[in-house]
Amino acid sequence: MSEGESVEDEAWYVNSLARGLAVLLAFSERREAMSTSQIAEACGMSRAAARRFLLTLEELGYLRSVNNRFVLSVKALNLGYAYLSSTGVTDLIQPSLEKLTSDCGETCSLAILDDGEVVYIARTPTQRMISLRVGIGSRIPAYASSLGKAILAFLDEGELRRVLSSIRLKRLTEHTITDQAAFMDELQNVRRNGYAVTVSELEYGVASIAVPILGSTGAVVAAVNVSTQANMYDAGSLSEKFLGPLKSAKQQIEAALKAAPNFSLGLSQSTR
Amino acid sequence: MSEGESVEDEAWYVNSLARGLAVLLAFSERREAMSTSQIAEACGMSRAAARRFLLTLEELGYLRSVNNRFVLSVKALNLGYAYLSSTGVTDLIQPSLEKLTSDCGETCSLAILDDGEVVYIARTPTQRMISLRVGIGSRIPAYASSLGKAILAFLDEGELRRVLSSIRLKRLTEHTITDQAAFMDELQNVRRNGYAVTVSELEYGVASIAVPILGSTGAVVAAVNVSTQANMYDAGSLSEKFLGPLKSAKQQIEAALKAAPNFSLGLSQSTR
DNA sequence: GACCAGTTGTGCGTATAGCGCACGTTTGTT
DNA sequence: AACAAACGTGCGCTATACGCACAACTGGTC
Repeated sequence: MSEGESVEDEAWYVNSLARGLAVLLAFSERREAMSTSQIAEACGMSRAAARRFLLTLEELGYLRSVNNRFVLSVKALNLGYAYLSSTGVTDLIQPSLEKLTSDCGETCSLAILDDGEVVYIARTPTQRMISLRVGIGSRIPAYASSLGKAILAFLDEGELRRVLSSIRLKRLTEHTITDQAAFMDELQNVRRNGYAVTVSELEYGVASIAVPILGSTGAVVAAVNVSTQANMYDAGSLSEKFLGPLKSAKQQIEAALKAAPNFSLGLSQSTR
Repeated sequence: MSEGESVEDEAWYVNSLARGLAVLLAFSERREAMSTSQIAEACGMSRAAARRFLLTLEELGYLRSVNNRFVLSVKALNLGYAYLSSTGVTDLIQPSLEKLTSDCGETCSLAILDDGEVVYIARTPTQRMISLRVGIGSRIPAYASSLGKAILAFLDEGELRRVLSSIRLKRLTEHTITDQAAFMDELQNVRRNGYAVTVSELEYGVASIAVPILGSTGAVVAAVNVSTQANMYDAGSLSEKFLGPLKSAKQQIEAALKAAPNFSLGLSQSTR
C-alpha cells in the first residue's frame, strides 16, 4: 500500500464495502456468467480477494454460482428496488404515466438527471416503440434526449454550467447537436416553449417530446416524455398531438409530489 | 468475538461488505430519510460503524445526504439494473410482453420465484388496473398469485416440497387457499390445465391468469400473467378471453430464451 | 493413461483496516 | 441561558481481511 492513491484511504472509508460493491457492479458490464479470476481481473484485485467477495455475496443471496461461474441472483434487484420504493415512484407517478400512455397510445417515461445522464425511473411501454430498448434504470446521455433537454433547460445557471462542463457533446446521429453554442440556444428554446423535442438525435427513427417536472420547491426534479417513431411526426405535429396530455400529466405528477410529505426523487443535487 | 455466532465468522466471509449492504438495504424498509443513529439502530451496529458505511456509500454515490439525513441516490438503481440487463429481460422478454398487453388490453407481468415469493421482473401496465400497485422488483407471496401457482405447479417434486415447507399459507383475503391439501389439489389442477387462475386470493378485486415459462432445459423458470379486475371475470371467462394470447406470448418468450446463448433468468436454483 | 497448461481451492503469517470507546461539538427544546 | 439529545471525530487495539504460495483439480493433446 505504498502508493498514495487519492482520498480513498481516509479513516472513515470502508474499503471492503467499496471493493465488494465493485464486484457486484462488475456483473453489469459483462452480462455472461463470470469466474473468480475474471472478476479479479475486472476489478483489479487478487484472486483470493475476489473469491472472498464472491462467496460473501453468494452467502448473502446476491449471487448464485454454477460450477465456478457466478451470476447475479434476483435478490440483487432488492437493492435497486429499494430506491424506487423509497422515492414512492410506483405510488405517486406510475398512475399518471399510465394515464398519459393511454391518452397518447405511445411509450411514456419519467427520468431524472444524474451525472450528465438521464436515468429512467418509470416507464409505460407500448408495442409501437420498436427500437431503443431501454428499461427502468437505463442511462442515456442527457444532451441527446428530450428528457435531458427538458431538465437541463430548467436547471439554475450554476448547476447547468457544472453539468455541461462534465460532458462532451458527442455525435450520436447526424441530428445530434454537437456544438455547445447551438445547444445553449436549443435550451433557450426549450425554456421559452416549456417543452423539449428530440428527433433522431439519440438514435435514428426515435422522436420524443418532454416537459419538466418541478418539485415542491419549484426546482426541476425530473421530466416526462412521450416517445414515438420519427418518420410519423415532425417537431410541430409532435407538440400538437402530445403537448396537451403531457401538460396534464405534468400537473398531476407535480400535484402528487407536492402532496407527498417526503418526495425525495433524486434531484441531481450538486456539490459534494 | 467470544460468542460463536453461526457460520458467519469463516475465514472467507467479508463482514464489512455484509454490514455495508445491510445499511444499504435498511433504506428499503423505512422510506424516509434516515440519520446515522437510526441506521445504527436498524442494523444493530455502533454509531461510528454506521457512519463509516454511510460515508463510504455516499462517496460511492449510492447515498446522498441532506443535513445529517441520508437518502438513496439514483445510482443505487445501477445495482438492481445490473440484474435486469444481465438476464437480458429487456431485450428478450419485454417485446413479447408488450404484444401481450396490446392483445389483451390489460396489465401483464413476468415474474420468477425466489424464496417462496414471486418477484416481478418485467411489467407492462395499463391504466385499467387500479389497485395492486406493484413494480419491477416487487415481491408477493407465491401461493396467492397466479404467477406463483403457475411456477410452483411445474417445479419438480423435491423443489416444490422444499419451497412449500418454507412458507405458511397465510389468509390474505377470504379467497386465499390456506389449506395445504387444498393447495396441492389446486397445483394439480394447474398442472392439468397448463395455466393458473387467481381471483381475489391476494387482494380483493384482482383476478389474473398465468402460464409457466419453460427454459431451454424444460424446467420452469418463470411465469407470465394477465391481470385484471375480478368483478368483470370469473375463472372461465378469464381463460376464454386471455388464454390464447397468453399461450402465444409463452411460445414467443420460450423461443427467445432458447435462442439466447446464456439465458440465465434467476431460476430458484435450490441447494446452496 | 500419462502428461501438461491453465485454472481453481485453501492455509497461513502479517499488516492494517475497521473496530468501538470516549471526548468535544453542534443542534434544538423548555 | 441552560440543558439534553443528537451529532462528528480522534485514537489505540485487536480481529479482519490481505495476498502469497502451495495443493487439488480440470480438460485438452499425444
